[in-house]
Amino acid sequence: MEDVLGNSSYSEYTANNFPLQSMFDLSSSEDEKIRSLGFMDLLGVQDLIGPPFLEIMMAAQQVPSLNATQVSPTPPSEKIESPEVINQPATPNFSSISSVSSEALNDEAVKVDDQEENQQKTKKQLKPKKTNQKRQREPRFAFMTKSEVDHLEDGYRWRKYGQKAVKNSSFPRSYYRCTTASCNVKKRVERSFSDPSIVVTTYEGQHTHPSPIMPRPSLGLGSPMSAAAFGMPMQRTPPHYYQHQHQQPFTNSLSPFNFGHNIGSINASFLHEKRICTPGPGPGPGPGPSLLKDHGLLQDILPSNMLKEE
DNA sequence: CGGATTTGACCAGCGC
DNA sequence: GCGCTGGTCAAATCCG
Repeated sequence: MEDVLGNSSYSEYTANNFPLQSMFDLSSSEDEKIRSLGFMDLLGVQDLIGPPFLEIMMAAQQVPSLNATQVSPTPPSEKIESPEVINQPATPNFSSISSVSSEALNDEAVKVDDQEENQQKTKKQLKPKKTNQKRQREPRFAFMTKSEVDHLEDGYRWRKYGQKAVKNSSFPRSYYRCTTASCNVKKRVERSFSDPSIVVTTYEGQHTHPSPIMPRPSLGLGSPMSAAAFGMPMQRTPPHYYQHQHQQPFTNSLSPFNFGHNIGSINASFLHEKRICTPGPGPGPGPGPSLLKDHGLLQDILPSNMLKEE
């Protein structure tokens, strides 16, 4: 199933084909909105009054056609439109991508009840589980980060609740759950089999609360909270933390939002990246899934256009 | 002592 | 139906 991490194409991408710091799959309509708002503006706003940006992203995924396994590929023209991204190694030691898997598209309300109910049941009794339908899945948001640190700090507090060996990978996958009560967000962290320096983090669900960890002003960069609210790993922690953890300097584990010091370029690069991975306007009739090999989890992680590019 | 982590067991989904 | 695999639970253990 998720044998993609052992797939050679995966390593090729991470090693050779990722000029990007991060990428986001968004529907084109959201793309337009965000572009007009300005990404940091949007984040700043949502930090204060709005839902987590992740929620916005997820909302963008409430499009039936945007299935992770069926997402329509980005037209080549879109990629050609932003060549500067390809030639823009903003953070040479870091590469991260992200995309959304919309496995649970239209049943937000249902799934919450379901899960809570399920959890309550399973706590009392392991036996009685739902059998009338597939397990509800939150939208997933996965990205890769080149980092020595397995568990990237993202502003939220996580409790590890499991670890499993993964098929075709010598590295175990760790399962984390947000420690905040009533917050169902989970995340999986695993290392790439083919490139151990790459950490694949998959978020599932949306935070129902602001980040419990306040950003450090000294780190500047506009609103690290924003990335936190995003539920994305970020490098809030000063380098000594990583040294303490016997890790390499933090330059090796930058987050998708820690773009550097030039906020102006943050917007630009983010938008460019986003455009690169935008699956294109609507459910284009494109080649679709038929041309896509089964990349399993990689399809959650890699934009389909990149998968196709090989 | 309370919270976090570890780890073996259990369960569900899926392919054959 | 069976086996494999991913995901989760929960008791035991660790740690501050």
